[in-house]
Amino acid sequence: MSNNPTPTLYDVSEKAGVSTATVSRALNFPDRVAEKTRKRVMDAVTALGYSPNFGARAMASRRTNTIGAVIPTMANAMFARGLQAFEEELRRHGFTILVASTSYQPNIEIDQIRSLVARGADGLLLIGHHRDPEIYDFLKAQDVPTLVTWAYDPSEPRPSVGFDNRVAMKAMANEVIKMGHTKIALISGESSLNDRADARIHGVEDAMADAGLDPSDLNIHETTFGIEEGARGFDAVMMSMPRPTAIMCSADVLAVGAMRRARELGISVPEDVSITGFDDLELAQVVHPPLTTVFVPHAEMGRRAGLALARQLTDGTPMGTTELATQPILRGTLAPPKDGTSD
Amino acid sequence: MSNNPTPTLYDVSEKAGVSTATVSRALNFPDRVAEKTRKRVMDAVTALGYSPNFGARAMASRRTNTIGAVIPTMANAMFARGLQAFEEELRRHGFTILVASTSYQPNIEIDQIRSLVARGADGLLLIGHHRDPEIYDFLKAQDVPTLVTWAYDPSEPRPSVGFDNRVAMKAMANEVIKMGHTKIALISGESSLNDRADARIHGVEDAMADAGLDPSDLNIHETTFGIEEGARGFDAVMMSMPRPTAIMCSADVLAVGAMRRARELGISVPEDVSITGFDDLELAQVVHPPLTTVFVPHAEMGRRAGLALARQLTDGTPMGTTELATQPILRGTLAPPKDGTSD
DNA sequence: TCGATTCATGCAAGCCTTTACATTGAACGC
DNA sequence: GCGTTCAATGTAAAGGCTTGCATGAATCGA
Repeated sequence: MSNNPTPTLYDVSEKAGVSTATVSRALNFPDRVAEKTRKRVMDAVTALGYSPNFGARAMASRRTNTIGAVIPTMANAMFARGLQAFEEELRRHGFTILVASTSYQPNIEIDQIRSLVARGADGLLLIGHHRDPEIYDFLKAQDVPTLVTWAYDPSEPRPSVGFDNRVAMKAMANEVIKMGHTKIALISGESSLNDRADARIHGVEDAMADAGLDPSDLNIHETTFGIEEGARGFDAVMMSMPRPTAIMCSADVLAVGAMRRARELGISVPEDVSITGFDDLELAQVVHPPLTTVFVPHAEMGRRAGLALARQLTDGTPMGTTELATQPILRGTLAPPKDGTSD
Repeated sequence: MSNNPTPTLYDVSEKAGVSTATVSRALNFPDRVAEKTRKRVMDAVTALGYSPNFGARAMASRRTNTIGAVIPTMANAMFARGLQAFEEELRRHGFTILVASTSYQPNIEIDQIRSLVARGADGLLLIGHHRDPEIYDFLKAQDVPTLVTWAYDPSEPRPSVGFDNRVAMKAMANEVIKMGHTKIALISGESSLNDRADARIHGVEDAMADAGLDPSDLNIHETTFGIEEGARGFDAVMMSMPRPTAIMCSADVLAVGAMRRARELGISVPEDVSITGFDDLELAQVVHPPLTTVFVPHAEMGRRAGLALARQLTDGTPMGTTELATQPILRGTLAPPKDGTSD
């Protein structure tokens, strides 16, 4: 057995007794090569254990069939379902996806985007619209089709497939208010780093305003997304005055953290305080009582995003902007406020 | 503003009035270039918005500073914490990581590994030892340092950093048995696709044998990892005879699914049936009662794996095999079996 | 002041594929 | 039997970067 440091196209061509061009064609356009030749080539390929050098291929063809997805975090399941559907759809169309995460840091996001582009991503999936305009300029200059998801905002010029975070959260807030709550707290993601979180805050405020409540009474606690953070957020908002009777959370992970903390403190949900979430992860139904939350069609969103990008990259079909519907799911953590607390 | 389709090294070199070699050096070995020149180059780089073509760079240098991680799934948080620590450690050493998932399908794993190697991964992180030996041959032939994690088995020849799944699960089973349980069921991952799941099964059997119970009485239900699957697994094992008094699960996600189902059926945990998990995810503490489970030092494991790989790739320090300790964490879901059920 | 070092830089080959274009040979129509 | 097509294959350039080697300038020691 000879020492065989990474066989190249050339090695294959020699072994098969053809030119490198033919090998390349046999691999990429099997029908543009005679049956017999193809077989000879394939045999050589397997015999040698050849696998094409990605960099070289990318350089020569100016195409990678790779799509980059830049998400804020992999640490919780928030993006998992959507991403998985995205990946599956794209795989079906012959694309591979590269995932990068940013920890919600704008500068890391920039690095990740540049890195993905340098790696030859043919297209990009981004979460939310808001980011340094320079990035969009860069992407346009590099001619990388970019699709925004997890958000829908018709006033934005870029194509997107997502939902209206503000409207979605407003609908949930409407339910909370309808239940009789007036002292509402919100445990939210960092609005400055996260336009979805920001939109959700506005959603709650919208609902309050519509109901004749003063939006400035909304007690907002901003934090990063996580179960532990939800627990700490619970402490923070429960200590503030007036004590809220309903705590809305802009993510399920925050909500279950809050619920955990409530139990630790002997505060019962929803009797003593109502809690709502956002996302409708599986998580929402393993807690008790099951979490009232906003359903988001993650899988559908991922699938459609994948399809749009695939079409754009193969047919050139331009990507449009499509809105997906969300819906408040009433389960066990939302109930009317206790009486006697009314001022 | 001229139309500037992706500036190259050459463009930069012209603008800076130096050769491409100098630009390359200015970028990669800043101290091997005169201060003034470097500044001129850097200015040109930013003016042009240059960013190096990854494929070309990889091809020329035969190095990518990229490490691939192939994990079974991103769908649940099982690998998230470990992976994040891995990524952070490696980033600190100047490496980028590429994550690919396999859905526990051996053939997908092969594809992913090949793809990562073709993409030029300088090193690889794999979960568990067990896979087609051909893969290891391939990796050796391609000269890609590979580290196994999430498992520790001194009988395996490959370097690894992980824990002994069998011993870890045995320790948990010991607690269950010590509590008085004899009718034990196990909701497990697919042992044929997952050597960790297999080892955990053996761990329970070991404990039973040690306690004088017949290991063949262990009621095993194999499924894929997921909350929903845990719920279905609960149904399955509770319907079998004899009805178990303790249900061990080889993952927390399975356990919380089982707990959810128990509540839906009005079966209380741990009064009617005990349930244990494995992993000690945050999830384990948001359910009620909090889940008795096996603590696994995910973050530590990821960090060490990252360090080992980084060392190997920079210094050439060979990667060893290191074992990490796990520990049963007794919380609320394990209690003695109800009396009267004893046959 | 002059040869020997050292430092900064340039030259050009090489990395592995794809692909436009050229070539070959066979099949075909007349 | 001959010119024409067409399918199959080959040739060679291009793609963007790194790096061994060569070169020239500056520095140093005596």
